[in-house]
Amino acid sequence: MLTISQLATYAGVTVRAVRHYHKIALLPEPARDRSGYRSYDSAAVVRLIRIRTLTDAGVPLARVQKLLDAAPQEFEDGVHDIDKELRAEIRRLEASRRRLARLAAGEQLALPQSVIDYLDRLRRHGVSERYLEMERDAWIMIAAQVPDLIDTVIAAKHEQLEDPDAQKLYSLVSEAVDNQGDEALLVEIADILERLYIRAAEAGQLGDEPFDDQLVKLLDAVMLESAPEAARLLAIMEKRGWKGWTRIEQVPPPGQRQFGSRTAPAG
Amino acid sequence: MLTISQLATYAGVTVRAVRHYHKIALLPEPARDRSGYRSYDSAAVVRLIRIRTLTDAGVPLARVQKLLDAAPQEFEDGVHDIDKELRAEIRRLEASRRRLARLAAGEQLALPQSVIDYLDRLRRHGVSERYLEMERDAWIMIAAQVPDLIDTVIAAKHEQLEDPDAQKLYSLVSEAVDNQGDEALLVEIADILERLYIRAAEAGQLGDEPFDDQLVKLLDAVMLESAPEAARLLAIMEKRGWKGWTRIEQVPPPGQRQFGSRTAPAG
DNA sequence: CTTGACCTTGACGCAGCGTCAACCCTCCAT
DNA sequence: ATGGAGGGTTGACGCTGCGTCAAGGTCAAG
Repeated sequence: MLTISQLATYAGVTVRAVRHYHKIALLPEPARDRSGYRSYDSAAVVRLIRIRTLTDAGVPLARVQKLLDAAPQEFEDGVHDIDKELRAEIRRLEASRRRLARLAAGEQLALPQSVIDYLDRLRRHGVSERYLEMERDAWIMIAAQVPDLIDTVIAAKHEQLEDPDAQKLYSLVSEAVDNQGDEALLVEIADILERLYIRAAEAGQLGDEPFDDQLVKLLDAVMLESAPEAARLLAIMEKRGWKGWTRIEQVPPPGQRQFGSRTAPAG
Repeated sequence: MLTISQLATYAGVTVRAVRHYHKIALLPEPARDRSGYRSYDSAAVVRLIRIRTLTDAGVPLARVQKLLDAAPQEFEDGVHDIDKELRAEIRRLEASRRRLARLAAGEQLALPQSVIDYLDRLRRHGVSERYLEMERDAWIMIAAQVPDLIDTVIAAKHEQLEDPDAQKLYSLVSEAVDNQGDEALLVEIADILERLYIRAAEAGQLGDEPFDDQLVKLLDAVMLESAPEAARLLAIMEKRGWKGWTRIEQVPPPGQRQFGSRTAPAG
């Protein structure tokens, strides 16, 4: 006859755990000796070891209960299921290891690969790190809000970058971010923007972006938040008759097609 | 600016988890918009994704806290430690899978291999399953109480089994267990026992077992518990002048060496 | 007879959220 | 303007699987 600590030690669990199993009726309360001590037989050892084997595998006690009290066939099926779950868990942990490695390497876990590639392209075009950080943060927000659209948006961005004027634009914007308050630079940027807009208007593509109102609003807002210069630039452009940012409209010269009119950037 | 559910969804956690992280100051409370809603920026996304990467790896939140607020070098070291722990956990789960397979196969996880081998040997000698179960249960109790002695005890048992009389003994005992209450059988067993004892006494080995008092007591007790016949047999042997069981003493014929005298089996 | 290592029950504590409850905000269609 | 859907807010209790006191009673040994 075993005492509780002999039982627990041999089965490799704590005394506290054994008492817990009694309380939830997972292990039957054994007879007591004359001083009130619990006195265990070999059946208790066998059952407790089975319990431990299952809990070690991460099986919750309620499920252990059902399993141990089930018919042999159900038991075997249940164990088979658990084994499958264990295999899945192992795979999960291995994936977790890979993510950890990326985390330690300082990689951008917050962004999809397409965005990372796009930022790398900007970097190769000579865009400054300061501006890249702003871009990155903006893309994080966009990806978080409209994750399924992100690849479409990025694809459009890549296409824009084919234009040499667009490339010039980015290097100037990057410069503007680094030399804050340089009004002349903003004007230069505005000039390029206008050229691009006019060309788009002539091609009949002005306001032709594929995005819905929500995304347009978002992109504008993110843009305005990320840099103080953005608001100044927008003001300059509006003086020249261009309104909006993600979705451009030409204001004073009449006879142009008009699109949605709620493009005013949200505070 | 993100709402809490946008943040949570994109980072792959629940809204409840995010609020929990705020409560324990793992993720800083962001500013609120005019209606009291939390409004998150990209830094929150980055931090939350880092949190999730670590918690997915099984790191407790308190440790995540320390890690994220540590210097880059400490962070990298910490992540490396976690990776080591992950590898260990994966190995543990693989070991668990192997034990589960044995459990499903109905193997005796409660007994060391040496005992299983010994029981197999008894089975090959023709011992009945009924008796084998009793033996097995007894060995479970013994192994649970004195796990480090079990291999020594088993080795001695194997040696005993070399004697043809001992083999005969086991088959008779097995028979006695199957035909309970057969007094003649018990007498026959007693005869063999006596022959073995006398031979041991002549070789000067009586009472020479290597066990301490506690184990002697245990083995006697287990023996008496496991079968009602045992007590009858002990009585017969005592009438013939033999006392004890695991450790034998010869009582009436004087001039024999005497060993410990506390061999009376405990109730 | 004391000491130390057991045993007993009972109760609270812990992580990491899940899950109400009860209420407020915003937007859209009616 | 109204009502309902689908967000958000705080607060509090629930869950698992025990760890960890607390406040004793018991047993074997010196």
